[in-house]
Amino acid sequence: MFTFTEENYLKIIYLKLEQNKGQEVNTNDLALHTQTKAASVTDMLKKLAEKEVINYVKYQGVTLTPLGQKVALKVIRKHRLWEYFLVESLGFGWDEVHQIAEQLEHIDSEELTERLANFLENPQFDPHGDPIPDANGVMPNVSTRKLSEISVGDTVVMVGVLVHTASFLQLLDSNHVALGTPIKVEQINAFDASFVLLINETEKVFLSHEVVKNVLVK
Amino acid sequence: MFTFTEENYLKIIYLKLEQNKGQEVNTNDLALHTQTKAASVTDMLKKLAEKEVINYVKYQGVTLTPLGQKVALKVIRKHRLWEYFLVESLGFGWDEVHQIAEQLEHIDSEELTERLANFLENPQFDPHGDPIPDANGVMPNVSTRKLSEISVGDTVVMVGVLVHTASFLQLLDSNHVALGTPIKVEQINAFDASFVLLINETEKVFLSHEVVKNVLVK
DNA sequence: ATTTATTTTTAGGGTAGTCTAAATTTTTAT
DNA sequence: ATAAAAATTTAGACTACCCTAAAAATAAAT
Repeated sequence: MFTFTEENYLKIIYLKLEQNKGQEVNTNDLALHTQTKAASVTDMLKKLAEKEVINYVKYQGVTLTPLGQKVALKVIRKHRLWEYFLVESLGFGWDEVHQIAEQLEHIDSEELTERLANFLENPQFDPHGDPIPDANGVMPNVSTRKLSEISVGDTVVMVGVLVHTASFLQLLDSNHVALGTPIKVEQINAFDASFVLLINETEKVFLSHEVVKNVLVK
Repeated sequence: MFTFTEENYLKIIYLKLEQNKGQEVNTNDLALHTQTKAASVTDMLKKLAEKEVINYVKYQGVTLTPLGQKVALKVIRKHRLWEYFLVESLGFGWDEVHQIAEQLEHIDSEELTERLANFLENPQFDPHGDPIPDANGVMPNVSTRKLSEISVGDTVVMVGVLVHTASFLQLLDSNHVALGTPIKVEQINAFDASFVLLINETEKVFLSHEVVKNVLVK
């Protein structure tokens, strides 16, 4: 039905739309995320519009049609289930699984996806705290804030990240910040908006604003 | 390094060479197995010869170079490990896994392959009894005979199949012939070379010559 | 030994996805 | 309001893989 490449575009558009709060996604953004050039993106957008999975108005960016969303959510479900498998069953680190899941997400078998989900006991969140849509494309409920928005004195729990690069995840690792870790905001430095935190009720940790604005808490 | 399609050709050539006892594989055979036309095969053979993974003499068929064998064995290792996972971990039937493993065998990550093997406790044989090469491409030792070659009165154990189609595997299922099943040859009918067997020491089963010549025993 | 049949290769062409360079449209800045 | 900058699209071309039809080589049959 959809090629590897088409699925990729739809997934990226979905995630970018989410980040944009529904605002149209532009060509250059897509070129960045697909590791191609803007001209190639335009070609593909025409093809996707033809297949009625995106709403595309020349020069005005794209959104997904309901069908496009459905396809994207299936790919995202597979990606996140496989990441869960790689970390929980095979013992990979959360900073090592992205590349592999990028391949596994395109394996075409509903039966496999559902058996895998069942084997993993239907996880609701992947190893980065990202929600896993169910077989019908419904995302679990989540209401999170950025760590950067928490006030001094408040205690929260780490539940996700907004950046998935290995270097970012490794930085969190080396500061013992993981999913489920309790975090108390001890101090916010006015000068650079950096945070002083108490991790696991015991360990003092310093994180830059660039870091805390990409950590999600509850 | 090698595309999905190139890997497929190398895998098919390897398996066909095995079946041919080293005899060159011909173009038409490959066209059959790759579901393409002979002209397409010729194109690909030129490309593979260029990459020095096959020995190709026009009109004389192909064999694999050592590099080609190495690549083929890696694909076969992945295919068979994934089949084992699908059956043993996810509960698929042995007649349902081929298509899915055809996709999974091309996932590119040595780390994943070795972690998967470890997770599965380094199986030596896949759900069809086919040997799984180790990380160095070494196949486990096997010496099997076809059930069709067993004499009346002898008792053997079912250890593999030469045909992997769903209909063949389902026929074995319905006759309770599975890996490890003890089989006693009770009678061979001279007229059509069909076999009367005692399965699991209790059940009498009739199999045509076409079936018994594709069942491997030890 | 030569004709016939079979197998394989060549020639020319198509689609998916990518590219660079040039043209066009939109946005930003004066 | 218009010029400059930025973003996007078009034009033309490339690679990987596949195709059909025709030509060439090999194998089989008289």
